[in-house]
Amino acid sequence: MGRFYITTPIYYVNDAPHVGHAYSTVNADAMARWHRLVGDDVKFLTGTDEHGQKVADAAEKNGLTPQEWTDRTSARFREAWDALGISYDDFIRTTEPRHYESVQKFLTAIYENGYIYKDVYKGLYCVSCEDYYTVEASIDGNCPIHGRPLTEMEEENWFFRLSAFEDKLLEYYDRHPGFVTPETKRNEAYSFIKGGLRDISITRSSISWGVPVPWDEKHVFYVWYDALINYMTAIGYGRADNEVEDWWPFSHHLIGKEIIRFHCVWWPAMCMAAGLEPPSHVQVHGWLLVGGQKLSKTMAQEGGVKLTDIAPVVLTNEFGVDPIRYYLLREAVLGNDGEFSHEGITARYNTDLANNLGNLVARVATVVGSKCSGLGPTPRADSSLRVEAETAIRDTAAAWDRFAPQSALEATWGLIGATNSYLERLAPWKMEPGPEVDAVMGDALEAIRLVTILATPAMPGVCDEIWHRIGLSGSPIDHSFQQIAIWGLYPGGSVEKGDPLFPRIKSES
RNA sequence: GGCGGCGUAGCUCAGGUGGUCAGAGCACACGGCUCAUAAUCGUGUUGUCGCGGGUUCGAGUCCCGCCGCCGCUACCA
Repeated sequence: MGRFYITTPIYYVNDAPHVGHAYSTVNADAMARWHRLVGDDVKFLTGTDEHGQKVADAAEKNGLTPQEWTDRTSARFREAWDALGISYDDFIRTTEPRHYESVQKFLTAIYENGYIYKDVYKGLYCVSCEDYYTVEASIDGNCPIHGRPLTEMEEENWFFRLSAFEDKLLEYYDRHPGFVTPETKRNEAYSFIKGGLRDISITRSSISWGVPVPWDEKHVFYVWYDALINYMTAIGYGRADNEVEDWWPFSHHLIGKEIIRFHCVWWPAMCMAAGLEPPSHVQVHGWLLVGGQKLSKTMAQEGGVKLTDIAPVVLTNEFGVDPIRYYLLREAVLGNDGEFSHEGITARYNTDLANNLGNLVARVATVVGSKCSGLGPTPRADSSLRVEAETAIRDTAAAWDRFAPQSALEATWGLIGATNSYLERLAPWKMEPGPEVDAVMGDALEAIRLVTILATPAMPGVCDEIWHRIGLSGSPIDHSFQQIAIWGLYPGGSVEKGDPLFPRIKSES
C-alpha cells in the first residue's frame, strides 16, 4: 500500500469554471479514484487561488470586499466539481487562516536559510495595468495592452535567490528522470533552467490583498509565490496538524502546460530553499482546443480557441456526468493538446458508451432474462474470454499507473469488444436453456463485472449502476483492485435489465 | 533572433536505438446475425508516411536544405 498525494492547480477565482479547469480536475479525480481502488492512501487536493491585484479590483468593481468576492467566486468551482463527481479530499482556499500560517512558516524558513533578500526592483510599469513589463514584452516602450507609455519604476522588494538553485535543479532533474512528464515538457523546463536563472521578486508593497510578509509587514507576497505553497498548506506544513512527512514527497502535481515554469522551476527551488525535497512528480497536460465552429458561432472566428467559454455544467446537463468524464479522459492523450467538439463528444458517446458498453449490458441482461430465468450464472475458469480479460486488466492497470487514462480506457474497451465478439460467436440466444447457455452468460457477466471495476475511476456512477444490475451489492470500490480484479469471482446474482444506460444521441443534422 | 516540437489513410492519432512500420479507432463497402439502444460480429478499401536532396544493401525511422504550423524565450493565475 502506497501513498498518493495528487493535486490540481488552484484555480484563479476571477475565471468562471470552464472545460479547461474541468479537464485538469477530472483527470486528477480519475487518478485519485484509481489509487484508492488499488488500496493506496490517497489525498486529493484542489482549490482556488484568491489573492492578487486583479481579485481586489474585481471585488471593488462589484462593490464587495475581496473576501466577500472570493467567497462568492470560489463557490462556483466547488459547485462545478460537485456536478462532475469530483472526489476531492480537501478544497483549499488561499485566503484561509491555515494557508496564511503555512505560507508564513514556509517563507520564514527560506528567509532564515538565507535565500530571501531585499533589493530594488526596477521595471517598466503600466499605470493602467498596475503591472510591470519587460522591454521585450513592450511595444516600443508602450504597454502592449493599453498602448500607453510605460514608466520606469522602482520598488523595494524582497527577492528569492532562484539563481542559487540552477545547478541543484539540473541535478535533481538528472537524478529523477520521471520528475516532469511527458518528456517534451521536461525538456522545456530543463532547457529553461539551463539557460540561466534570475532571482525573482516575491513581494509587493503596492497592494495589500495577499499574505503579509512576517518580517516586513509593509509587504505581501506576490500571488504566485503564495499560491504554490498551497500544496504544503494542505498537509499542515508548519502547523499543529502537520502531516508533511506522511504525504511529502509522494506528490503528484497535475498541471496545464501554461504553468510549467512555476511548477517545474520555482516550486522545486522553493522546496529546496525551505529544506524540503522537491515534489516527486509533475504531470503536465495539454489544452483542449476547439478547431472549428463546432460549439458556438462566436467561436468560429479563429481556429484553436481556448475553452474559456464552455461551462462544465452545460455539458453535464446535456450529456450526463459520466459521459463527459469519459470523453475528457478518453479523447486526448494526457500531455498532448486535444480537440474538443460537440461532434467528438457525440461520437464517443454513441460508439463507445451506447453501442459498445451500454448495448453489451442490455443484450446480456435480456438473454439472461430469457434463457436463465434472470439469474446470472457463474463464469467458467477456462473460458476463452479469460485471456482477453486478463490482458485488459493488466493493460488498464499499467496505463492508470503511468497517468495514461486514454490508454487505460482503450484497454478496458478491448474487453468490451471481446465480449461482444464472444457472444456473437457462441450465439447463446439460439440455445435452449441449460448448462451451455449458463456458461456463456456467466462468462459475459464476469467480463462485465471486470469492466465496471476497470472503468470506475472514469465513470463511477455508471459503474455502480451496472454493478447493481448484475446482482452485486455495494460498489466496485468496496474491495481492493487486487482482490476483485481476478477472473472467476462473479458469484452469480439476479440480473436486472433496466433502461438503456446511454440512450443513443440522434444526430440533429 | 535563439532553443525545441510538429506535418503518417476522409477524420483523430500510434509508430524507443533504420530491415512484416505502412498501423489503430472512427467513417466507408460487402457479408453474417437478430439477444441487444437501427445496436453487434466478420472481412475489406483507402495513404507520394509535408517537399527536395543525401547516407545506407535497406529510411516515416539518420543527415542537409526548403515549405507550412506550433511551443518556450522570466516575475500575466
